Amino acid sequence: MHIKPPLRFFTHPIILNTKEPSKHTFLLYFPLLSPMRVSKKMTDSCSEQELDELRRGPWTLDEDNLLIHYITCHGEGRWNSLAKSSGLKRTGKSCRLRWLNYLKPDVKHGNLTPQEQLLILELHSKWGNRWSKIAQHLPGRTDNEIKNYWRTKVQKQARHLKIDSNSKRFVEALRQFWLPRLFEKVDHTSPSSSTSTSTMEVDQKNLIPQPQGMMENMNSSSSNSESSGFKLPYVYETSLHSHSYNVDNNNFDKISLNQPDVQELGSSDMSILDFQLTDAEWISNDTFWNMDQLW
DNA sequence: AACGGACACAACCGCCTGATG
DNA sequence: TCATCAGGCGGTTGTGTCCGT
Repeated sequence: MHIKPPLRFFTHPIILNTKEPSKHTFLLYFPLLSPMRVSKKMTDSCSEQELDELRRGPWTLDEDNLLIHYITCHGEGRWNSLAKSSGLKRTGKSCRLRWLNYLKPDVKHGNLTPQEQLLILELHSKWGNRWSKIAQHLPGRTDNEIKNYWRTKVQKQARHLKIDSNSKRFVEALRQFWLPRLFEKVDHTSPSSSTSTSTMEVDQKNLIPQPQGMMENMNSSSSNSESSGFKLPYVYETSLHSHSYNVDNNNFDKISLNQPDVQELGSSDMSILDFQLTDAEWISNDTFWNMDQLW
C-alpha cells in the first residue's frame, strides 16, 4: 500500500530532513505576513500595533523551536503571556494549538490503527462530535486529528451512501458492513490476536478497564442492562453479541473477536426498507466500504 | 508535462465556560 | 453580581499533495 508522506513534513523538524524542500516549501518557510482579519477577540487582548505584527498561517521551523524551547524552560499555560514573552509573533491561542496538536512530545503522528478507529467509531456513537472527550481515550491523539479522521474518512462514506452521517441509518450501515471488517483488521494487526479466541475469551460481565466515564454512561444509557460490566453502545451490541474483548490501559491495544455472524447482523430493530440500497448493492458497490483505503 | 478536481490536515475562528477580582 | 480574561471546544477554511485525465 502506498503510504503518503505526511503533509507535516513541511514544518516538522525531524521529518523535514527526509525530503528535499520544494519551491513551495521555501514559500512556507518564509511566508508573507497575511493581511490580518481582525476579530473582536483579538482586539480584546492585543493592541493595534501588536495586531499589525501578528503572524498567521503555517508555523516555521524557527517558530517551532522557539516555542519548544520556551515551554521547556517555563512550562505551558498562560498562553497569551507566553506568546508575548517568548517573542513569537503569534496569538496565545495559536501557540497553544501548535503545542497541543503538534509539538507536544507525546503527540502521536501517523495513521490511526484499526483499534483506534474502532474506538473512535464506538465513542462517537455514544458521544457524537465530542472530539476532545473522544480524544481523551486515545492517548497521543488530538481532538483535531480525530475530527479530521471523522470528516475525511467516515463522512466520506456517508456521502457516498447519500446518508447523513449522524443518522440512525448510517450507524446501522456501520454496524453491518464497516465494523465486521474493522474487527477483521484488528484481528490481523493485533500482535496478541490469534485465530482461536479461547485464550482471550473474557466474560462480558468481567470486562476490563473501561475508558473513563464509559461505564456510568453505558449503565445509565441502557437501564435494562443486566450486566454490570462492559456494555457496548447500542449500535454494536447486536453485532458483537458473541465476541470477546480484552482492552488494556483504556485503549484497544488488544482486542480479540470472533468474526461476526452474518445472520446475527441482520437482527436489527431497523427495517431493511429504511435503507436506500439492498445488502447486495452495498457489498457489490466498488466504491463503498473499501476498508483498505482507510489506513 | 500540464491541468484540475479530490483529498488531507494544519490552522484559524467564534462561541462558550469557568476562574478571578 | 458583574466584568474581564484565559483556555477549551467544535466547526470551518486554506493550502499543499495526490492522482487521474
